[in-house]
Amino acid sequence: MRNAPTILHLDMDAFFASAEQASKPSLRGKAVIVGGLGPRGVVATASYEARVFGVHSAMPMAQARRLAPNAAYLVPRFGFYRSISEQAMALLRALSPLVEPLSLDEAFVDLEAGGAAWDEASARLAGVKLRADIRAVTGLTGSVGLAASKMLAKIASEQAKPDGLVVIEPGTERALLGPMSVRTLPGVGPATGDHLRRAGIHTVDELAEAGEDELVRLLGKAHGHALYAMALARDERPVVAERETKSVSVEDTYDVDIHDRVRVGLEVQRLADRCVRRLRGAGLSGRTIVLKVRRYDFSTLTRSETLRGPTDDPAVVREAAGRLLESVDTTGGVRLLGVGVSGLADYTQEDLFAQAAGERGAEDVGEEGESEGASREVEERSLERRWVAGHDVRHAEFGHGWVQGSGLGRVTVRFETPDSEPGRVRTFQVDDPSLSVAEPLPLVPRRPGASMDGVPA
DNA sequence: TCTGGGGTCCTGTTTCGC
DNA sequence: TCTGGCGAAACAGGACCC
Repeated sequence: MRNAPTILHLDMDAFFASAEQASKPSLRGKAVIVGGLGPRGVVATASYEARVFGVHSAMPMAQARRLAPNAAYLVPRFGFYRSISEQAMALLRALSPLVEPLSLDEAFVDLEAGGAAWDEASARLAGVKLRADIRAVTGLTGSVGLAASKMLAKIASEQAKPDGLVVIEPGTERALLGPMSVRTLPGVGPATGDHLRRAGIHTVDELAEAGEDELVRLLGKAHGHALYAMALARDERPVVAERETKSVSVEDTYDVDIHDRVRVGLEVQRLADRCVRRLRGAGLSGRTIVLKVRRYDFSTLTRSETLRGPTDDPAVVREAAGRLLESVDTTGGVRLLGVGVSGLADYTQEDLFAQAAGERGAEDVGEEGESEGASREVEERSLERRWVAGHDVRHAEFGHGWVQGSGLGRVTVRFETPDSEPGRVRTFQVDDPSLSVAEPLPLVPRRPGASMDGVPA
């Protein structure tokens, strides 16, 4: 382990919810909950105001609504969050080429590798400046952890939240970690936590006292060794910039369980098509097709089949997924279906069967994006569905706003922008011609002369 | 209370080819 | 020809992460 806290972990605070609050002045200071709005949705992010009510991520939406009935509920806008994320990641890459994104709102940076820091003082300085830059460029706050390893940098940023910076000084790691819950360590979730608790191990100190052999006996080889090292604050994992994709998958949870076997089959075909579209979009093909089925009782099973060579042919993937479905008992109903492809090759090379199947008809998927099934869906979709709650719109007379809700032939819009005062609400007919869908506005007004990628000069 | 969607990694077992 | 052993790959399931 290095002897200076030059590994940085950035964690944007309540990212999705903060982005929505920055975009919609009327939501600032209020409980905002972002997640799936259907009957089986879960919370993706709750604003700090919403956390006061006990709402947290991964909680079922139904429960969140009971706890915080007056919160604003929004569906995630990943495209919008991605654009903000890219601004933040660009700031990180200005510090070092060794940036490892973990998700849209989190990343590790090896400051030493970039020459951005070499000791505690310079690391702290870089962290302070980064937080200021992120605020200036994205309009949002992020928390920074600095330590001599990834694990500790991440624990530090967790302690820094919200809107803070924490440095763990080399030499103090074990004393800091010792009294903490085993659940603090990465890789210890509910199952491992229970397992350890039943063995009388609650804290990191107790984990270290248990000894390596005991942990291996308890948790298996890989997990046992890894956890013992973590308990001693030993973590030599390097920051890795580019990691290649190992699988591509899509899945849907249905609002109500599907019982009709024919319908199950059709859904699997649709998912196979969607999966292939994503696969092709990434310029990949794969050998192993995986079908995932979650039944009415939440029991989950997977079935997989490996082809002789990689494919990105929708007909081949559909066929394989269909075959796999035949080996699954779906009586009782299914709540989720998924199709995935793994064993990826970064070149697209059809195997012979793929070509044969492709020539046998199988109208192609992709290219113009949505094919027949989807366009029928568009026709059937009521006009109200065009106005998705939370999404931006533009009105010829009143300007930029966002959909607060729609129904009964009407749509309610709040007219405000990231740099306006909280705006007022107006209601229109859903087919009002002066109303159109709009792109989200940048959270920070673009200064003339600012560089393209948003990095301040 | 009733549990998303997209991934990664690990483990135990079975299958396959030599 | 049959059998055994072995390692790699395939397969299924589960934990974990954001």
